[in-house]
Amino acid sequence: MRHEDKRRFKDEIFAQFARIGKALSSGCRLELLDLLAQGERGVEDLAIETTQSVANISQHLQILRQVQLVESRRDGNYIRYRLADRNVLHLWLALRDLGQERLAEIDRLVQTYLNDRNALEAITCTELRRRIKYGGAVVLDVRPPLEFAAGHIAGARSIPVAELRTRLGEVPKRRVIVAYCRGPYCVFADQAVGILRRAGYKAIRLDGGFPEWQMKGMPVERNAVEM
Amino acid sequence: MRHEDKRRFKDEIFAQFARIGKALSSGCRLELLDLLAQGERGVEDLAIETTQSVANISQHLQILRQVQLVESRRDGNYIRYRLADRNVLHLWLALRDLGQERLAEIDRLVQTYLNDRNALEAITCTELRRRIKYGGAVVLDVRPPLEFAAGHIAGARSIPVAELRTRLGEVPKRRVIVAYCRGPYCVFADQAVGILRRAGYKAIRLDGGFPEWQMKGMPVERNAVEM
DNA sequence: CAAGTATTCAAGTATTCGCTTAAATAGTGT
DNA sequence: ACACTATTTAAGCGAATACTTGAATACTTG
Repeated sequence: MRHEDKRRFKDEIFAQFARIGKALSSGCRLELLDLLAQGERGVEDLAIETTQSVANISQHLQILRQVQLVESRRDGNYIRYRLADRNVLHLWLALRDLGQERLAEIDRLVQTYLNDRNALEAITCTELRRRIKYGGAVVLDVRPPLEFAAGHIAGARSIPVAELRTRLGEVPKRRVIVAYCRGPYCVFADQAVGILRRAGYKAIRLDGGFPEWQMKGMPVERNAVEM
Repeated sequence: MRHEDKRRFKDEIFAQFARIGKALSSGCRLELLDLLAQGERGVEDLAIETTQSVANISQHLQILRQVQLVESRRDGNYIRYRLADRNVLHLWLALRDLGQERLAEIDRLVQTYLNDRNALEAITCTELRRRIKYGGAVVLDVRPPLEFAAGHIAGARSIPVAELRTRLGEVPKRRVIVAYCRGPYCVFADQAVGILRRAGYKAIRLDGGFPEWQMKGMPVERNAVEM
């Protein structure tokens, strides 16, 4: 191969990889990936969740689809998007973890907004699995019902955090409650632990959320609903 | 936390993660990461290798440094850059592997430029380690000497591909030679295998290069030179 | 087939990015 | 302290990006 060809090859191949980087270069698109890591979702739904216009979200989804990070399928009148591949989640988690590890700004934001985060120690995935196996921990999924339906920790029960206060009767007293949600930057589990503790429960949050659990190959269940 | 605060928190935190995505959104910067995955290098050196102006490379390095993907240190008159963290390599490999797996364009480029790639089957890292242990494979590092010095597969010997033809005498006949280079998109090992085979050796390339080997936790050596 | 609706596309604008050239820095080594 | 040199920064320009608005598609479902 001539020198010139070699240069062109490198330029072209790194440009291709850079397409994926470009897809990851917008906060909005990363938020979409983070949401899709919970499971399949429709466009309008994503638009509402991210407080963006539908057209804008649609365009971002096209960009993600162009580089095969997401796929879509039609479901009645809706188009549902999902992550294209297990490795997409892997890539997003790798990026996120690196950011958490090395960007001081992220730590600062967590300190500022999630100020009670330090107080609530968390339990790891491995430890939770051990407890499920031996100790019979009560696992509480506090995400919205659709996300629970799309996939959840095996054996978890679903009480969305918005309904937790009124459904406290369903939560067994005297056992340790482990609450989890979308991931480390989601506040649902924090809120749930707060509510439970104030009501006299022993509650703790899972370190990470459903995507992290799934990524570690831990047991997962899905509602038998035909999706 | 109020709804409005929650939204601001999400916007800000995803914007932070997007900074890393932005850093990965240029082919030139990815090439720099790929080069730095081989070991520490100076600015002018990187500029020559990528056929870019020094000023441009310097600016790209600043961008990578702003998000803590690379670090630098002074060494005499030169400033040497390196990957900031093992996880940076992890992130880059995750991105690269996803691209290789899902972007048809990348496969097409490999077919076009590296047309003999299919013919040369490759040996995996695990298999190579097994052979080193039991079979006594000859491992040949065909990268430039500085990269070899910065780190190489334990037990490998260095013959840069540019010198291979004139230094064939140093290569033992009758044993299988495993050549490796920078990684799957580097042609050095392909060229080396070609040269060796035409000279009557049994030669095969390693699947992946030094960074992949290192990432898998396989044994690595470094020249004792004070860097 | 017709009406309805979720989604996508197109055009427009303000902002950001990438590379160039030229000048400024900062640190070394004598 | 001086001269030297590798590197960084600044300014400038053309290309690309992000979001908006409004119109077009494409599918479903009655």
